[in-house]
Order: sequence, then structure tokens, then C-alpha cells
Amino acid sequence: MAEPTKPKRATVRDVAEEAAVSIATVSRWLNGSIKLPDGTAERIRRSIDKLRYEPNLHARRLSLGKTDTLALVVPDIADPFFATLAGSVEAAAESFGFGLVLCATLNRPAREVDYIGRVYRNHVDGLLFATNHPDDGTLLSAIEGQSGVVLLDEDVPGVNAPKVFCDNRKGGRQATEYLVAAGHRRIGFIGGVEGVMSAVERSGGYAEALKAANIPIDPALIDFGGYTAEQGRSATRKLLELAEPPTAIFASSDQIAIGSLDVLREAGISVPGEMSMVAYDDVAPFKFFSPALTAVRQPVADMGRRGVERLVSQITDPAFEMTEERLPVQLMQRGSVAPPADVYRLSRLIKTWRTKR
Amino acid sequence: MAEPTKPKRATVRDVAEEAAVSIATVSRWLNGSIKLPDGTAERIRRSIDKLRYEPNLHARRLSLGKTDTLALVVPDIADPFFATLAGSVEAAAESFGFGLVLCATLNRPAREVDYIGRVYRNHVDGLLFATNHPDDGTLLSAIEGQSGVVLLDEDVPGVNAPKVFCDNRKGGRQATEYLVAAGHRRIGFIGGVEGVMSAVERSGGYAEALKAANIPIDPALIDFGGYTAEQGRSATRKLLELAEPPTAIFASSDQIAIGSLDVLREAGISVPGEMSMVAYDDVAPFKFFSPALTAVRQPVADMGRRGVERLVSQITDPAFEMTEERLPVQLMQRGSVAPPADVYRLSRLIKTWRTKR
DNA sequence: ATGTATTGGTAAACAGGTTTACTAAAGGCT
DNA sequence: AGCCTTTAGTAAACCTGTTTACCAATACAT
Repeated sequence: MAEPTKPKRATVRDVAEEAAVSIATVSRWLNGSIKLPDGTAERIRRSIDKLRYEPNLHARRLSLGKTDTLALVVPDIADPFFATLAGSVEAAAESFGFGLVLCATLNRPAREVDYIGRVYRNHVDGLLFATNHPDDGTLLSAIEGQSGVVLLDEDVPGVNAPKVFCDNRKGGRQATEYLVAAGHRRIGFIGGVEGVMSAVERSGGYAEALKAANIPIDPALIDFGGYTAEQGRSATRKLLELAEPPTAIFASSDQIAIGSLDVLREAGISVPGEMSMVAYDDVAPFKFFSPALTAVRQPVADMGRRGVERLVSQITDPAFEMTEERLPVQLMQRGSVAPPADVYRLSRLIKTWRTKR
Repeated sequence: MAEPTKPKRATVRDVAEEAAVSIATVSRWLNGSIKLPDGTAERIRRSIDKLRYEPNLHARRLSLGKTDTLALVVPDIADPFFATLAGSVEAAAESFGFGLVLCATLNRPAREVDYIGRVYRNHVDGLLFATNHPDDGTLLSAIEGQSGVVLLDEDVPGVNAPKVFCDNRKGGRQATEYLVAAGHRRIGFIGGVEGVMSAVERSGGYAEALKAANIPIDPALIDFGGYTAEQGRSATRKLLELAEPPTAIFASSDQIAIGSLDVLREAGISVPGEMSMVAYDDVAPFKFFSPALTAVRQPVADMGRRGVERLVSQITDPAFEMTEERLPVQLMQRGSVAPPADVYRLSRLIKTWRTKR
């Protein structure tokens, strides 16, 4: 029984021999760095067809020292936010002639650092990096001095690299202003991991809006923890435990809103009847929630596309400027905000919820 | 001004020289195909440390002819279904020591074929393929004879490759039986692209359940078109235009359900008050919809993991069996199904909706 | 006729690993 | 002492492109 031998693929040498020219001639003709008389070109063309020659990618990469591949590193690709980002990054990379390798860190710093090293190790030509957690200096020193990295969505403070973020401060302010305009004065803020740029900025916008409306800031209404449904749940529980609970919640991510909604539902608190809510991101199908959730929409796909553009610019011209760029957000007004009403009913509901627990 | 020269990386040759052994010794020691006396090994170790040697990946791939990389090709990575799949595939690949490159076809056959060629062209060692549309033979001939491809979620009929699918027929039957048990007899079926395996099987399960309950099958209640929100919208409109509209809808994907819900909402038809619904996939946060949507849950993450397991088995042992495997689905009972009631009210709502249009 | 471009190529080095075939020296056995 | 087997290692070929340095022949100008 014969081994199922892999069909041997043709190489440049085979083509050159078949076309009766030298290897260099074939290679240079293929790469357009030489032009040949019609006869010779035609012979080469025919040999390539005949032998079904396709250049060996690895040989090419070894020889050229570049890969025409980009990497996207995100905490979790299954998260709709990052999935949307990945979709736009893939499309943009493709349009520039780059492939995309996908890296999910699951927030393990070791993996983040490892992936960042891939651009140094020449596994990819460039890297789009989105993290989720504050940096203790590890990421900074891993990225530092590395060219070909662009930061997406979340900052790694101190890094000198092109950055593409959204306007978190404005988003935080818009959401809060909208709630204030509806008449709310006690507004809960549920934030991401404490210290992370986006959380700092969104809460900053929240504080700004309150200050502008002469509403004192109550630290008890502010809770950081992460953009997760679990954080949404636990922070909402804390808010409901307060002596003077809020009449509105600004949930600063999709997942937080989903978790918060869960607790409110379990407590029998209706939105926006007894509690108003504004969410953030607007990647989840909030339009179909009940009520349709009002949310600050981040231009996630734009961010991915723009990140690739800047990365490619940087790869082709390493002197490319390392500026930070902010993309505008937009408040999508739907049905989860109403004037505060029936505060008595709210506190009754909360009381029975507390005893139930 | 000096060029910002790339720091030259150390090669095996440098290490060998530094450690005063031959290249072959270093290479073989690194790959564990030889053991050396402590002294020599220690010298090599130290040289590697000193020179910060890291093997060049491309040279390694060229030499070995393998890449330790898998590709996942899906129609659209931003779709939560495929994003979830991608997440589990990435994790599983990682656990086997493989990287993952991501390919979104956006349902363009040319891209699908091109990506499939990548395993032949040695860009990746294996490929997980999920499509979305019926095959006109193009895919079949592209995959045929290609080893190292496994099919996920959707079939390409005729292909001899390992396949990992979910039990669509059972899912379709369960959903329909559940609706029938609630008392429905006119049940709309909104399916994927006509002819695609999953759509055929889910509708097959639907038909089986009706037959078992002695309910005649009305073709007017069945509509194929694709697992998209737009299909959900248009099919639902058609159902509402019927002389005798259904009292329940089986939406055979998340997106279809979302689109269908949109039209029902616009028509003022409440779920499950006037219309019951069962969805499929259960990747969207249906728990937080109002009503919480009852849905058949597909084990998407399991499918990804299992696909990688089988792909890796096949890569390491090409004689690996090309069987088809079915993963069980599960009906998640939530709040979108009720007995048919108030048919009069439903038809009144539909009438006013029709005139409004 | 001689010098100079231009055209149409070539041979060989290089990228950086892996692997095969082979050798020299030391150890063990009779 | 003579022979065999390990042990420790080497030189060189190979994987497949790209690129540099260079040459021969023709075309053109003087």
C-alpha cells in the first residue's frame, strides 16, 4: 500500500526550468520588478499555468521578513462588543490585503504580553490591541518600544502608540444630562473596572453633568467593577439596599444593563415606571428589549476600521504620528427613561425585595 | 542620522557559535530529539538566554511544512452566533497549541473557495468551515479531496469530511411539539435559506410534530429565506397577511425572532397574548427580552470545541474517520408561549395593521 | 570602428530553521 | 588486545522564495 503522498507542489525552480529561464527572472517578473519581452513572459505564464504554480507563503515570508497579517487581541471574542469590533477589523484588514489572526486573552496578562511579543517575533506585521483592565505596568513595558501596535477602545496609559478611542466623557455626560433633563436627581452610576480609562471618563462625564445641574455627587451611588452582567447585578443590588435609592441608573455597558435589568425584574421594579435606565455601547439588540433601552451608542465598527487604517499607515511609514483619536458617540433615545414617579411605590417594592432575600 | 535599524535577532547559528557546538546540536536539543550531557546543555541554555534567541517562525514553518495554525471560516463574525462559535474555537485551538486565523466570507462564494484553498496552500494546517447558504457544487468541489477540513453547523452535501452539527430535526420537533402542547394548531414556520440542511431539518421536525398531532401542514404557513432579521420581518408580514393567520410562530433563528418581534410590535400584537413564539439558537440575550423568549438552545460552544478536537485528530492522523456527529439541543422554556386566546382580538389588530400600511 | 546605454537575462547569496548521514571517542565485554 | 556499541557531536543538504551583483548581446551615437 502506497503512502498517501502529498502531491508535490511546483516551485519557482520548476517554473523556471519549464520556461527555460532562470529562477530570478521568474521571481522578478512575478513581482513586477522587471519587464520581459512578450515571448518570454508568455512562456513563463504558460509554465505557471501548466504546473499550477503557487508561491510558497512561508518561503516568501521568510525571505521578505513580513507577513501581510495583522493580529487583533481582545479579552473575549464571544462578547458582542468585541465580536462587532472583530468583524469590522477583519473586513478592513482584508481590504488592505492583510489577513487577521485572532487572539482572545480572557484577561490573562500573560497571554496579553505573549501576543504583543508576536509583532516583535515577526509573526504578524501589526497588532490591534484592546484590553479591559487597568495596567500595572506590565502592558506598558510590553508595548513600549514596539512599533506596529495600535490601541483600541481602552487605553494603556503611558504608551506611545496610535490610539483610537470613543468619546467616553461626552457619552457619560450625555447619558446623565438626559436623565437629569427627565427630572432625576438621584442617579446611580454602574461603571467598569475602577481606574480603567473608559470608566474614569464615563464617570467623569456623569459627574460633570451632575455638577452642571447643581446636583451633589453621592459616592454611594457610584460603583465600579467591570463591564459584566455580574457587576450589573451586584451593583444594582447595592443601589437598592441604599437608604435613599436612586430613581435612575446609568449602566455604562451593555452587559451591565442586562445584569441590572435582571435584578430589577426580580425585584418587580418596572422600567421606566419606577426606575429609569440608560445603557452604554448599544451593541446588544436593545431595540427589542422591553422597554426598548435608551443607550449611548459607540461607533464600534468605525473604531475597528479606523484602527486598521492607522495601523497600516504605521506599518508602511513607521514615522507615522502616534496621536490619539476620539470617535463621537450618540445617544439613542428609546423607551427606558421617564420622569421619576411613584417613589413611594419604588421603596415599597424594594422593601419587600429586601425581606425576600 | 543613523537609520532606526531593526535590532538584529539572534539565530541558531549565533547560539551554536556562542555555545561552541554545531547548529544541528542546538536545533535537535531544542526539539527534544537528542539529549546532551549537562555541561553542553547548560552552555546552550545560557547562550540562548544571553542572546535572547527565539526561533524564527517562518523559517520553522518553511522547513517543517506545517504552521500550527487553524482557520475558522464563517459568514459573518459580528453575528453573535458565529462570534460565540469563534470564541470556543479559539480557546480549543489554543489548548491544542494551535493559533487561529479568522476568515469572514460575507457569503461570497469566491472568498469561501479561496479560504478553503489555504489549507492546500499550506497557509494553515486545518480549517473549520461553517457556511450559511446552499451549495451549487462549488464548495463541494473545492473541499473534495482536501484533507484537514471539518464542517461545522451546516452541511455541504456530498463532502467526505468530519462533520459536527446540531440535532436540527429534534430541535424543530421539540419547538413545534411545545407549541402544539400549548394548544396551537396554526403555527407559522420561518426558516433559513431554502434547501440548506439546517432549514430542511428544522422544518422536517416541524412537519413531524404536526403530523404526529394530526395537524395538516399548510404550506402558506411555511416560509424560507435566511436566518436574518429581515427574513423575520418579511415572513411575519406575510403570515399576518394570511386569511387565516397563525396563532404561534416558530422562528428558526435568533435573528429571525428579533425581526419577527419587530413586526409584531409594530402591529401592536403582544407576545404571548395574541401570538406565541419559539425561537432558535438562544445565543441572543432572550432572557431579557419581553417576554423572555422561549427558544431551542444550540450548544454552540460545544460545537466549536468538538470541531477543533476532530480537526486536530485528523491532522495528526489523516486516516481519522470522517463521520458526522450530532450534538443535542435543548428547549429553554421561558415566557413567550401561551395558549391561543383572543383570536378575535388578533384579527382585529391585524386588520388595522393592514390598513395602516 | 569605437565607446556607451539599454535590454534580457544569469549565478549565487541569503532568509533561518530541520534533518540525514556520518564520524570520533569513550565504554563494555570477552 | 580486539571488537562492538553507545555517546556526543558534525557537515551538508534541504525547504522555497527574493535580491544583489554581474555579464553578454544588441542598439545607438560619434
